[in-house]
Amino acid sequence: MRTEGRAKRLPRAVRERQIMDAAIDVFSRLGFHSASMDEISEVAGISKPMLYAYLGSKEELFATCIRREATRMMEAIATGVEPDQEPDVQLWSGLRAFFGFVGENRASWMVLHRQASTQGGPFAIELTDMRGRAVSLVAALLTQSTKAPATKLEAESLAAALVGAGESLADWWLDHPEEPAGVVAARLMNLVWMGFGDLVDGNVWHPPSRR
Amino acid sequence: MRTEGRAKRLPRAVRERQIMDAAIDVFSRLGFHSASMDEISEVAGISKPMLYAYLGSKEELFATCIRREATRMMEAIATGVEPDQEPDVQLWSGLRAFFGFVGENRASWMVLHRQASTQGGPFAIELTDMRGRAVSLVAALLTQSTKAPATKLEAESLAAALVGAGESLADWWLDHPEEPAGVVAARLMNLVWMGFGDLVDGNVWHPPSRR
DNA sequence: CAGTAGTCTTACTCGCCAGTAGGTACCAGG
DNA sequence: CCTGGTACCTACTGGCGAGTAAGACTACTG
Repeated sequence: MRTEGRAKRLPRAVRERQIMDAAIDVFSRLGFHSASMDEISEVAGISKPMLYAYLGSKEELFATCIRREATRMMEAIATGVEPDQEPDVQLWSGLRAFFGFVGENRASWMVLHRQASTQGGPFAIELTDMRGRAVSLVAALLTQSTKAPATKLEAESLAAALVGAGESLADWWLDHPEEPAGVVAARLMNLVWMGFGDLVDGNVWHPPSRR
Repeated sequence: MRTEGRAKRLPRAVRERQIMDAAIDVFSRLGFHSASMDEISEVAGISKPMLYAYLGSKEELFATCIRREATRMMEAIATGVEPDQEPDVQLWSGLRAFFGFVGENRASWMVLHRQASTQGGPFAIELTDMRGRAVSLVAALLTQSTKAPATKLEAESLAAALVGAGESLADWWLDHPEEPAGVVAARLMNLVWMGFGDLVDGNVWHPPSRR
C-alpha cells in the first residue's frame, strides 16, 4: 500500500546523521526559534516521532548540532597548527585553517556563530566553551611572545578582539564569496600582525618561506 | 510601574517613548522571538491594544526600535569624530565614542548587535545599512591614508574586520564590565594600528596630545 | 511459524502568543 | 447636557508548533 515513495528502513546511525544534517541546514536558514521540527523532519525525509525518538527534544537536537560542528571546527584548526613554530606562523596557519573550514561549511558556521550565540540556555555554554578555547589559544600565543601584554585581562581581550575580527570577516566573506579563502586569511593576518600603521606605510607581512 | 490602580492618561508621544524603552529592555533580555507583546506591554505599564494602536505589529515595533537605536549610535560616533584630523586620531575618536555609547546603552547594543543581525527580513536591512555606513566610514579612512590598500574590496574587507573586532570586543566587555571604556578602546586601537608584531616588540601607539 | 526488537507512520493534544472585538473612562467644544 | 474624539481596558480567537499516543510494518531469531 501507500505510494512508491515510502521511506526505506535504515539503521539508526544513518538516520541520525541525516537528521543532524537536515537540522543544520534548517537552523542555518531560519534560526533556532523559527525552525520547526516539522520542517527538519521533512528535509531529513523522515517523520517527526522518529526525530524525537532518536535525538530527543528540539533543544537537545540543537545542542547536539552545535557540539558536533564545534568539535569538527576546532579539530580542523588544531590539525592545521604546529605548536613548535614561531608565533606569527602559528597564527597564520590557524587563520588559514579557520577560513578553510568556514568556506567549506557555511551552514555549520552560521549555526555556530549567528544562531548559537544569540540563544540563551545550554547552547551559549557549548558555544562559549568553544569560543573560550579559541580565545585561550590565541591568548597563549600572545603571552608566549613575551614582552608585550602585561595582564591576563589584556591578553584575553586582545584575543577576543582578534577572534571577533575573524568571525566578522568570515561573515563578510559569506557576502563576497568570489574571494578565495587564502586571500581573506592573509588580509586579516596583515591587519592584526602589522596593523594599519604599517600597512599605510606599505609594510606587509609575509610568511618566512613561500611555498 | 503601576502605582495607582488605573494608568493615567498621557499623550501619545510619551506613551510611544515608554513603549520603545520597554521593548528594547525586553528584546535585549529575551530576544525577538521569545519576547512577547504581553510582557512588553506589561513592562511599559500599558495594555496590549494600546501597543498595537501606536506601534503596529511586533515586527514594526522591532524595526522601529532598531532604527531609533542605530540612529542614536551613529550620531554619537559622528559627533565624536572631526573629519580634518589625522587618520589615526579620527579612528581613535571613533573608537572612544563607540565604546562610550555601548557602555552607556548596553541594552540598545544587545538589540542592535545580537538580535537584529540574526533575524532575517526587514531587520537585517536596517542593521546592514547601519553597519554598512560604519564600514564605509572606516574604509574611507583607510583609502584616504593612501598607499596601502589597493582594491576597493581590500579596503572594505579590512574595514569589516575592524568593525567586527570592535563589535566582538564590545561583547567581551559586557562580560568584563570592571574595565573602563577608555582602556578597552585604547587596546583595540593598539591592536589595529600597531599590530601584534609591534606590540610584541613593546611598541605602543598613543595619541599625539593627551587631553 | 511465533516471538521480539527495532523502524516508521498517521493523527492527534495542548499551551502559548500575535492580533482583535467591543466596550469604558475622560476631556473637549458647542 | 450631548457629541465626538482620544486614551485605555478586559476578554476573547485563531493558528502554529512542540511533543505524544497508539499502532503498523519489517526483519531477524529460534
